Amino acid sequence: MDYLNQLNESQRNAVVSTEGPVMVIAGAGSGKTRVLTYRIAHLIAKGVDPFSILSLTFTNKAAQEMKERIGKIVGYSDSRNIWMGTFHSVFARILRSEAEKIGYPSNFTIYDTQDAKNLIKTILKEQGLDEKVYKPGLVLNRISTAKNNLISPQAYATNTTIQSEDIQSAKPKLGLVYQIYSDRCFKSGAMDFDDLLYKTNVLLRDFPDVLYKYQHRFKYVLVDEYQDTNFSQYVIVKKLVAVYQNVCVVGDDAQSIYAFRGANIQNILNFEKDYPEVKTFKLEQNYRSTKNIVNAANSIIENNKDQIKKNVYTDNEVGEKIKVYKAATDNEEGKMIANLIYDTQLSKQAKNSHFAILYRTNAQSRAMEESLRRKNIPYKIYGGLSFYQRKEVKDLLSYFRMVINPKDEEALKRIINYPARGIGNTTIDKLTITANNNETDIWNVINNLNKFNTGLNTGAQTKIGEFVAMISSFVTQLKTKNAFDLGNEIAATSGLLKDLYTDRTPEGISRYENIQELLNGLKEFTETENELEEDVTPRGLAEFIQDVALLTNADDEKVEDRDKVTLMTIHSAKGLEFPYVYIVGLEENLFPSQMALSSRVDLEEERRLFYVAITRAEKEVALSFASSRYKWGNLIFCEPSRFIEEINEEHLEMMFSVQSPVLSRQ
DNA sequence: GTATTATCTAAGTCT
DNA sequence: TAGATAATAC
Repeated sequence: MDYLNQLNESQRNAVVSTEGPVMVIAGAGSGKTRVLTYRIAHLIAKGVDPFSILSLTFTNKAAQEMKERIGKIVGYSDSRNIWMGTFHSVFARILRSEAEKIGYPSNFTIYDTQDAKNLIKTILKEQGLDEKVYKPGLVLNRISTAKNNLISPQAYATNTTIQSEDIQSAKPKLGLVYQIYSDRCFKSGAMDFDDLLYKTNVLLRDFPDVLYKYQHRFKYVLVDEYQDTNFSQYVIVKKLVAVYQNVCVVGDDAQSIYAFRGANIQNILNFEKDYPEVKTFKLEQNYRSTKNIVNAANSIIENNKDQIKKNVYTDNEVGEKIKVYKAATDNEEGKMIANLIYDTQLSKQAKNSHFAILYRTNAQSRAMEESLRRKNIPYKIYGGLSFYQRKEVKDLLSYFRMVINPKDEEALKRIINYPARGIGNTTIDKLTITANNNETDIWNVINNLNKFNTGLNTGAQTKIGEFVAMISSFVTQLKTKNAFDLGNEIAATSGLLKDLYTDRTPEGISRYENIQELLNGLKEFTETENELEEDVTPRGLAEFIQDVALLTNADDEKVEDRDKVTLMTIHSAKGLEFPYVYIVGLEENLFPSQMALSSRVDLEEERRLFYVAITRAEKEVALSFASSRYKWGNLIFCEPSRFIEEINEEHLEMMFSVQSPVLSRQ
């Protein structure tokens, strides 16, 4: 057990206290991942069955890396059997195997945000509600919040507080929309992201045998980034560990940055109340960053009222001060950062992968991207429009989805007339109305056209018949063909490939290439063996599509991306570290975001976000702001962020001479 | 029913 | 600025 010698005392205590509830409060860079990794390895070394360990991580990539490291210690045959992944992916897997109990097919579709918004738009139209009042994004947020707090549509409609809020905001029909939205998802055999947690709760609540099974299966449960769990996740964990109480949560209240998505810091603050027997360990020594960085970060977080007091310190060298740069415009800022990276690479002999540019919003990436490209510095961008969200990719994926689950209404609507086959909006509207009137799904209607009174002419009926025949033939091939072969077949037979090929504009060519890339991905997927079981059947399309919706920003890294400068939002950077970090766009109304200025709670979350950004750095941090920036095509003027002032000035070095009204106060 | 053009409006963060 | 939707012509 010589791995125990690689830990400091509090880390070691957190690792070897395997029984009963444990909470680890881990400051930034204090070796949290190391503790989790060794704790699991230690459990296995002690003889715990890997199948009885459940470890919930923040990204699937983190899970992958952790498995790898555990494998190195205890062997891969054991490490591969640990249940490990994000809340969403682990419980999606469990839901698939228990789906019939709650009336869902095991091949249910996972709706992404776009699908969900489209469905909401459809419902708003049907109900004659104004999209300008009921903004789809806001409606979805409202539904999401309800689900994350385990409020059913029925409870929503009868809850007086919620009802008066909705009447106050002139949206009294929100409850109805929520109800219809849930029904429609159910009829389509679809769950959205929040459903994966919500339906897990329903399953564990209504089926004691299922609860019993998983309570006894998962004898040891570990939760990373516990400060970012919401109520729905909290209840799942609480139920699962109720029997053995071997629960270990790791987190840092100072790094809680997901309140907007329902995360509740109280989960960490109340842990000691929920589990009176809890053993709490604090990891306060930072191994990642220089003294300047650690102390600067501490001086920021001191401005927050809500926090667990801790003393994060480091024995590392003092290091360089944090440099602050000013640029005239957002584009100038990009150029300046690219130049700084270029110079630092030369002077410090640093690799591209040692650099990260972090920003508050995805829209800021463009100026950075452009200047890096001009200087021939290789970079990779996380987030923004992911590969799988591009129109052409989503179109082909929608074919896949529909072949696996023909009831998937959003997929059907995307592809029934793409490529154009003469089934227009009027026809689709008639089909939707028929489906609604008969309380069924559109697939059932078009698959049994003669049984329903759709009012369609024979021409439209013939075209629909051809579409149904095509999808049905794909469905038949699902059992015999592997993912790659069937994927190719669908791309060709549907006419999608041909449609894209005829478009010879640069955008058209790029769309065609994206489809090729997706098919290549399918090929690779098909050729990779099944990781878990001794299953030797070829991997099919269903398996492929299951994972796609749940890939996080950090998950789809390619091998050729290894040595590149990283561009990402601060949110995505959570849990990562880089020697040189550039935090850009430090301006009022951008960071902190304009929307966070009105309440202390929101502002404190922005501040924690800034804390997270700075603590990503090992050696050097640079901050920058621009005096003007384009927003919606207009030039707006900007003031430096208040966060710059909040850093203790002994850790700062201003790299510009012009007196700015805000900074001169220092 | 389809293709092209004009107009609008949205960029806050993620699963 | 750019993607999404509405309006228009075919």
